[in-house]
Amino acid sequence: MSLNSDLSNLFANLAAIMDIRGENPFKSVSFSKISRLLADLPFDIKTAFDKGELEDIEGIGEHSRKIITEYITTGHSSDYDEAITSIPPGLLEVIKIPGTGPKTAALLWKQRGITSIEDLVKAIDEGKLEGLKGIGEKKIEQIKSGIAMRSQAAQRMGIVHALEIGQSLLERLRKVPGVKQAEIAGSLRRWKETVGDVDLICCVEPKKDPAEISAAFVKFPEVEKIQGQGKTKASVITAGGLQVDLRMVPIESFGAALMYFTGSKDHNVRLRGLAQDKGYTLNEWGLYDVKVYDRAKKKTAEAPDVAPLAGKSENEVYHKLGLAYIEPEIRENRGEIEAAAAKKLPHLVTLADIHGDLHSHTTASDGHNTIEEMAEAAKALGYTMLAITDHSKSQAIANGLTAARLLKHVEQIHKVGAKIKGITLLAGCEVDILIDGRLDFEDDVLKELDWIVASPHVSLRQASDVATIRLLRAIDNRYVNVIGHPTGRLINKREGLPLDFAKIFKAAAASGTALEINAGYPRLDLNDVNAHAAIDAGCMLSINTDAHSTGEFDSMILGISVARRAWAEKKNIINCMTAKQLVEWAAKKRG
DNA sequence: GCCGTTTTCGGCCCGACTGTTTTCAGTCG
Repeated sequence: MSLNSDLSNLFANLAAIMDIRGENPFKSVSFSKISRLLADLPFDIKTAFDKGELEDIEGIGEHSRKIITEYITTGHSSDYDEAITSIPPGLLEVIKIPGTGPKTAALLWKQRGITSIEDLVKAIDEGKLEGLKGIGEKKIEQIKSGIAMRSQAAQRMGIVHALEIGQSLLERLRKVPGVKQAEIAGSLRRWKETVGDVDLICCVEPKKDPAEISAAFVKFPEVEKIQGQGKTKASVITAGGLQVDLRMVPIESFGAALMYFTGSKDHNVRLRGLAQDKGYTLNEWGLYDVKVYDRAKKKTAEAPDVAPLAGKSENEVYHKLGLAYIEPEIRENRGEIEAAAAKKLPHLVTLADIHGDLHSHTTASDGHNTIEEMAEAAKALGYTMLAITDHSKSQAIANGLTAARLLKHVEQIHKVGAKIKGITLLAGCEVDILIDGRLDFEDDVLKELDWIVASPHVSLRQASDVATIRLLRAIDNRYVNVIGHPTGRLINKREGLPLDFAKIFKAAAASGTALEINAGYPRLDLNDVNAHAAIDAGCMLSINTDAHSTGEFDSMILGISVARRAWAEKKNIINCMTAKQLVEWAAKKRG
């Protein structure tokens, strides 16, 4: 899928170049949208091109279609080649400096001949920025610290770490006198796998001055640097380099502000357009009748002095717009607004729907707890089933089991299962999918097991066609119930196998093989977009923690969040079956 | 540049904060 990301980058750069050149901003917005669209596309853009379906993709118009077509057929784009030579390419890095945008970059270039970050550093050192219109002492300081912070901010933070920081700040915020209600918003509330910053929102008791809350917030011990601090907003950088934004609103605006700050951007833009169509206007203060709103007195950082149609709760705002309430996880403008209007939103799966974990390890291979300990811990979580799936022999580094050890282990699992009441233990194995798609054990061993997860662990840089055939072979095996972490990707570390997902999904759906959403961070594999496409293709999914200790069962919530972002309902997830149903489901494939 | 059941032209979401300014441009979310 690197073609998608190559093109996504190309359009992002085109947009940035247009901004620097000062062209019509709506044009660059269009290209930015296409860039995001391509990054999240659940299929290879070349597939759409081959089928002549580029025209069906909303947001991609005639000009962009030409660019994409040329890039696919020739490997380059003449529009892009022309654009990139029209500005010094180093400016694309300059605009990534926080606080420095396209206008400033253009000014630096045209007035001082600065074409790269190195030039900029040198110019600052030599005092060459003096006398530039709009660039004062403070702005220069801002640029300097922006350059220093740039590398830290370059990588988005993983959800696990961000949640930790966000929750600790939230708890602290809730204890500040005058704070009536506080919530996490932003991409963290939408449970995106990585976040660029953390957004907090709170409403303030009527008599309290929000500036006092903001002043308390910037003094929290986690705060290393204050970016900005106003009457309704404060922005800080924590010790780990994570940006945290706080927004304060009166209670009447809490829902509208929570909505606005939760995003996503594309979701908000759609909502505001919808409001417009109805003669309303929507902002973080509330939903207003546009005629009333235009007459209102408005001061920066204060609610308008007219009553909103809605604003206290998100529910209220959605309903007033003619929509059902939309869960934060699916607010991505991927069809949820249309579904909400038609009252056809999915009933998203919840943690309470999960009856068991179907991929876990014990001390028999590389886990830290015994069969008994894992079973008791699963039972304590309210699970009624657990699959024990230790590694197969190729995973020598993980103390993988030989066939003989495995068969003894199976016996042991059954023995423990008979002893512990209230939970069904499935004796299984996480079998390696070898590089050519053969499995690490022959069928005569596999047939002795209750449950088989087959996973790729090595050779994760194969070409797409080779990798796809490899997984298709595993799916084809009658004993394989689940394909574990299908791509092998690691967030921020490893891309994973470039599979032809359409083929994989088709085969998995037809054969009755579930695909895993591995809930362990940094796997979260399948990701939200691919899991969504899998459901559309009729696949069953399995959400598993791959726990190597009893504590790791807790990461199920992360897997649930991926499934929810993928629009998954109970009926799409095999972990929501009872143990009896699950065994029958597996038996069907064995035939 | 993209889009369209009022439209093939004319609109495109909306506001806070900062810095450098006396009324606003730039950046960000």
